[in-house]
Amino acid sequence: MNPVQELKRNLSGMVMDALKKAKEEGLLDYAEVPPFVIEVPREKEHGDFACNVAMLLAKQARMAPRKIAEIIEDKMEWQESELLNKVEVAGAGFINFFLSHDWLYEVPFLVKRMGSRYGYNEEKGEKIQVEFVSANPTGNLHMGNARGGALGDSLANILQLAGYEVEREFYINDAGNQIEIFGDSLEARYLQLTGHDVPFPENGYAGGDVIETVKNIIAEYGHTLLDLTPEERRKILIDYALKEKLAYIKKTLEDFGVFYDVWFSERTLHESGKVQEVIDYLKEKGYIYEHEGALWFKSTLFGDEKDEVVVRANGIPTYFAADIAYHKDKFERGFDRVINIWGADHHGHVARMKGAMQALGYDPDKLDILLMQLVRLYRGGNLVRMSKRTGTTVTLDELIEEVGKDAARFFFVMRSPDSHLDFDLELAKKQSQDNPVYYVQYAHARICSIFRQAEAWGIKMPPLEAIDPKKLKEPEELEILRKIADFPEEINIAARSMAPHRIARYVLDLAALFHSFYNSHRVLGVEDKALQDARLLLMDIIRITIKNALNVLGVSAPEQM
RNA sequence: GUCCCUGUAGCUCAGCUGGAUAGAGCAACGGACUUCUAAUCCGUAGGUCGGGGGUUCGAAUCCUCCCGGGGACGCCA
Repeated sequence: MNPVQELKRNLSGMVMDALKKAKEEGLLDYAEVPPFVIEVPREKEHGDFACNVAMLLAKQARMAPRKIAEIIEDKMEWQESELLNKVEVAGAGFINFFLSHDWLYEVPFLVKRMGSRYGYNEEKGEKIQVEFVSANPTGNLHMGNARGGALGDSLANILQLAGYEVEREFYINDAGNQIEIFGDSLEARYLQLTGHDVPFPENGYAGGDVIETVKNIIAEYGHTLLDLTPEERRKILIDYALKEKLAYIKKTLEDFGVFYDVWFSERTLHESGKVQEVIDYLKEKGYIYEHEGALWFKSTLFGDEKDEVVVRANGIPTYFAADIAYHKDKFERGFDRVINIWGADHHGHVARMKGAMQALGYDPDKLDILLMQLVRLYRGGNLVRMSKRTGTTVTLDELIEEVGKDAARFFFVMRSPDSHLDFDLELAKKQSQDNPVYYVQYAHARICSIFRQAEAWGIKMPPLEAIDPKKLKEPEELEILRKIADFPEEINIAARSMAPHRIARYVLDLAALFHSFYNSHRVLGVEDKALQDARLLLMDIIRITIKNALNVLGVSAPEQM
């Protein structure tokens, strides 16, 4: 399923055997083999894989690295496997492996057998939850949510392919302070729109979408809410607005290609008493103390800079209290790992959240928080401030409308989460022709076009067993096979380092190799029919791999452009 | 002041747990369509990896100090 990983395991096993043998024969003295790597050298002249163990062992063995490498090479029984053509010692003490191409020619069959599942790794037997976006249901989705959505969904896809069982979750902040402010804003707008001259709260949600919502409420209820008590009215306004906002958020994310397994309501944590429960528990354990009327969590015990309030002096728990209860709930649901995607503006929250988990007896390392740097939006070179309060914001649905889902998703996931992202809308539109996503999609469409042409000319790809991939000998062809073989391992690395941008990079590279091939070789109409068949197979597996990779990123693979 | 991210070609960015001669796209310049989509390809040019010091066989990568950019430091979320 993962040919490259298999090769690495093979080679590293052979190295281990050689080391052991050398030690037994007294040629080499060491206590323990250091963790070495089998890696792909940058230079082709250095072989297909290289091993650095000799350099790492030099001090322990009190021997020159090159000498050690030579001993390993000598003791390695590589001639017995069909795998290797040559093993050599080079540079400071690298052991370079030159593989025969046989394994590459197996790749097309593997890809065809796996089809849309190519890239998939062995089951790892772990359950991972990814929680992302979790936007406040008080407004529209902004660029930060968009980046989080693209990142979270792609990461979840990657983890699935890497062999984890994955659940996607959206945490609905439908309780707490911002809901109160939201209620104030709705109340003010309702009164204003029904002809009362009341001031709008200073810190309220001033966006036009709140007015729209209230207009909808008036369309349904008219002025009848004026007859209710403020408490009754408030409840109706909030419930209506939350429901509407949530439906909107869900719809927009679906348009963005993001689907959740679980929508988790913060309110239920308060109503079920779980928030109170966890506060009581921590108090009992001595992690909570009272100061100036409020309850504080001793997060400084866990390396945080200062303690954090969990219950305000007015008796209302903070969002942090609910968050502790929420994450406790996550672990109680049996996930082996929990990943949160947060904006970098929440980084101060990381230490205390992990501390809280530790206080509850969970392993804080099982909570991974992927911080993404914030997005800055530009329009025509001018910074657009993104604030729901002031209402000057470009929303995710507007973005999808303007630049398209595919381009938007690719763009957000192309860069590392660590890098600050400047998104200029004018530029994104103007450069849509040169947008890298089209480059990849075009490769896919071009291949589809070859198959359409083949059909028109009455050329059919024969059954697999009748195709000989060994006909593929051009450097471009071998490079493509090699790249395709890398895909599952690439998924693994992306999963391990939580780096979806690696897949964007990967699929760009693969598309480039294809375009290069396409411009120097023909598929249809070559004289050697067996070569034509092999190339058709090659095209087919490129198409499959590109489509699978794009699928990971939530980008479509069009058959025509 | 403390903490997090960041500084790599003119611009936007890659560079997996330290590996051999630092890469790609855009922009610039010069080429390639009577043949499967030129939304493509090929070539040229472009670098004190912000700076100093340290760790070691080996540093863009790790440590430390300094400089620049962004962000967080609330009984907001």
